[in-house]
Amino acid sequence: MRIGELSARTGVPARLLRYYEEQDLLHPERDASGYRSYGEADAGRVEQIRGLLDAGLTTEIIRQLLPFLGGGIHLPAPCLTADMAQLLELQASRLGRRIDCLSRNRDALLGYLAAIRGPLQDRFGEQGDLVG
Amino acid sequence: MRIGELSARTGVPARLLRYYEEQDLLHPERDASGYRSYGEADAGRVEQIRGLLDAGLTTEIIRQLLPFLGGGIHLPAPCLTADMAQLLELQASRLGRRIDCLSRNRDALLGYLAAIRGPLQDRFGEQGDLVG
DNA sequence: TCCGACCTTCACATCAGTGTGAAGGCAAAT
DNA sequence: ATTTGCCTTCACACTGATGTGAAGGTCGGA
Repeated sequence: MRIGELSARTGVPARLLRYYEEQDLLHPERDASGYRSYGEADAGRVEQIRGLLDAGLTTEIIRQLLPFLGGGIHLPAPCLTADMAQLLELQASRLGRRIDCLSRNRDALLGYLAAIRGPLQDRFGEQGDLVG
Repeated sequence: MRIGELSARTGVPARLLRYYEEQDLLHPERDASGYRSYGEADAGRVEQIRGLLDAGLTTEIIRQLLPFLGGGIHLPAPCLTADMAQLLELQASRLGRRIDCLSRNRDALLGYLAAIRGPLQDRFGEQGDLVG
């Protein structure tokens, strides 16, 4: 498919699809007239990229990680240096910290909402210390 | 404490502590000579801000959420409009999506690492050669 | 009293992710 | 053959988070 269709299917502006290509996150073919030609798998790939960008990762990190995220048919497996493995571990632990931080804060939010919405009325004077 | 000490204790550049104040995330007192004066609780607050920023939230969202995240002595509880509750719910669900996305990708990373490292545990981390 | 370490504000710079528009090529339909 | 619509590259600009430096105030110690 061409860039317009991929844009429509993913909701991501064509401008950004070109940007992701420039950043080496996407590698569409080109047809005879120079138009970008994307495969079906690219739709999922774009979703994945968006998710990671939204989660605060940079395009550079995403580029490094993408081949190992199972989003497609990549990784012939044994093309991994020790350095690369170390980087993957590092990034995995960073993701872990991010997840923990977000989880704590989401739980605090949900806890707060539950507290004010569940036993609504009566008990207002007592403020329990919620999650830190 | 003054800005230098808070910076040293949190590892966050003083420049950013000023920026967070400008963004209404911190509200230090001022001493007689105009120096910022932070309380003990601000250290934790800064950590929380950093975590959320790293996780891709903007200072604006953090500002809105911070009073409800239990990071301190805030929220007298019943000062919540319906609009505010809706916003908190929205943000909680966004956090949920972020968490899911990050979890999926971290699991993929860890799965990959386990797959290539499990079967051949013996030689690990010597030179920059291929592993697997 | 001077120095050095810390603080202040102001302001410009950088980087990533985007928005947006210009100027033009290609292709199908009118 | 011109319109219409999608595509191309180029390029300038904005925002949010951050780096950095200038010019100067405060303060404790030699």
